[in-house]
Amino acid sequence: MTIFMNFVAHVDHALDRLVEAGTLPGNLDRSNVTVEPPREATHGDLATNAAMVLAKPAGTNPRALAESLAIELQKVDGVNAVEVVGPGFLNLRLDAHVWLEELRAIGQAGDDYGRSHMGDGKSVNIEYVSANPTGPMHMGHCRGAVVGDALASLLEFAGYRVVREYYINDAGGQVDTLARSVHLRYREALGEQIGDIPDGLYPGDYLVPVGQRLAAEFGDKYATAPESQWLVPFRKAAVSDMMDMIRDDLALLGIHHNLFSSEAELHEAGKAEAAEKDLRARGLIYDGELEKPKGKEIEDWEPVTLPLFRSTQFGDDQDRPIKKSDGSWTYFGADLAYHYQKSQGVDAMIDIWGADHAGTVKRIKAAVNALTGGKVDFDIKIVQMVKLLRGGEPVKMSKRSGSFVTLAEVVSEVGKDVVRFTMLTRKADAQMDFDFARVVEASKDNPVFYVQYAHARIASTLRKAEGEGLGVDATQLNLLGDEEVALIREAASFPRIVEAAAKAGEPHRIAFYLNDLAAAFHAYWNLGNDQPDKRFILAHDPSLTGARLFMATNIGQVIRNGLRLMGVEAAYSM
RNA sequence: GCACCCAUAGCUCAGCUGGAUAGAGCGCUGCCCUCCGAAGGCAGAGGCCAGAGGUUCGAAUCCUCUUGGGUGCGCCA
Repeated sequence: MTIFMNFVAHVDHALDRLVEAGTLPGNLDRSNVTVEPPREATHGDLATNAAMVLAKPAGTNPRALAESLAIELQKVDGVNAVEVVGPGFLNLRLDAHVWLEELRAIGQAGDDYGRSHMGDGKSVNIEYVSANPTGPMHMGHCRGAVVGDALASLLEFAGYRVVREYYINDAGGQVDTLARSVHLRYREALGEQIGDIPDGLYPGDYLVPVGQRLAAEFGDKYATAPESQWLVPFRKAAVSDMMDMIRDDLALLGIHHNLFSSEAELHEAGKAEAAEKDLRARGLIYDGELEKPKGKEIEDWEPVTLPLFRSTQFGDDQDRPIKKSDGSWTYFGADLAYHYQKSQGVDAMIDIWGADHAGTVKRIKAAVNALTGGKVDFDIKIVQMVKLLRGGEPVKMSKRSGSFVTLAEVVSEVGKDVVRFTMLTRKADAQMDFDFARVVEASKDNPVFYVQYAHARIASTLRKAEGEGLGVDATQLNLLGDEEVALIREAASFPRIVEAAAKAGEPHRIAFYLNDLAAAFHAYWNLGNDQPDKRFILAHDPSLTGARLFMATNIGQVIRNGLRLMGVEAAYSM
């Protein structure tokens, strides 16, 4: 129970009593009633809009309703004052002990402070990364990986049962290309001169060891054999090696999926046919001709009859094929089947996609909702592009040579924590810059550092106090004053932030919150510059020192809890 | 041509799903180390929330249109 939840309940009870007294009708919708800290600290500790929201449906005026509600709230334990302001806001001022109790609550809950039951044990499948298994992870995958993983942690903390899934696109044309590229490296490993890698094949060096491994395994058995003999085994081997590589890359970021599903297996199991049959039965798939795409000149356009999904019913500009003319599945068709299968046995699904797929969101959502009958919440989060800079200049990437900026390179240069934190300092649907020079800067305009610094300061203060024979002491928290209560109030909003962030699916809010909390801590700390009696460690006053250290300990706890959701380690010294 | 995303201080961005006088960092101006970490803090200047309508007690936030930027658009993945 947090302060905010308590007071939501108190306001609710107060409203109940007004109903009993006949002041309010009993059937009002209270879902818009909020209890939150006001933006202006001078407005008190908590504010509620209850009177304004309920006045109209109750047929009364907001100020009058607010006055009656104020009388009820005045009776609540811990409420020091209630004032009615503006159009009908109710501002509550709480006794300091309410906040001090919350501070104890942080200490008691420890790593679990902020954990919520909001999710009610519902299961959520989050699919993220899902990079094609044709090479190592590059920076284009990074943001989606971090956002997806942080969102997963956040939802877990908010009481959902979370499955972290990676969907392996191992059935399309690109894995055949991979197999051919690997075959070339295989021949190279057998001593053949292969020269330049032909256009259309993957040129990256990372395929060299795969070729060597296959050479060791098969000898020259497939060196001159027709493709039909080696394509399948080479494809399997190559995909498997690529996935090992990708798993290693993800591990560098501290990301571990607990489900890897394969598109190829999906097809083998006949899931795609099942989805098609289902959609045909509902009239959402029909055989028809594709229109020529607009806005592009296509010379060799030939109309063909294909099974089409009626995506125009859902706002798309044309119906989309689920199968190609050779009978194989399109990506869209396969994706439909994939989501159809995934939707069985979960309450909600979230996909994290790159911005380059944004154009297909509408149709896949529509199709999946049709398939599940709307019983499974399905959301797609679009993660916008990251521009890589170095000192303000764009980092050049040459795709032709296969030398893109890999995730592993970036992590080894700036570290996992910097990458993860930085990726979460923008909301996902806004583009962001990632400047190698700036993200490692040790100054307050770098939030990674700023938050870590606050935590390290707390840790070093505790060490220093210990060295002076002083320790944490929670017996006289009433010695803490207004400045401390202001800081505690900031820390106490963590549970609210967690719930709001989880509800919105926006893990970046944790990053911004931690930045605010760190700022409040640094500001408090600096009081000690001008006023020596505001410092944490006061040799002449062990009781006050103990109370402040208790507070510091628990501010640190909240920072750690927030960082953990982001997958970032807390620093104990810098 | 169409779809989606974005537009908030000079710059980079928040804004708690509709609340009170719109916030933070950088940059600019002026302060604070005999002091637990100044790798920090305090104060000031800086805004027609792209524009125009609408919805209501109340709009940066929701709806419509306009403008300006980004991304995508063959049976690719």
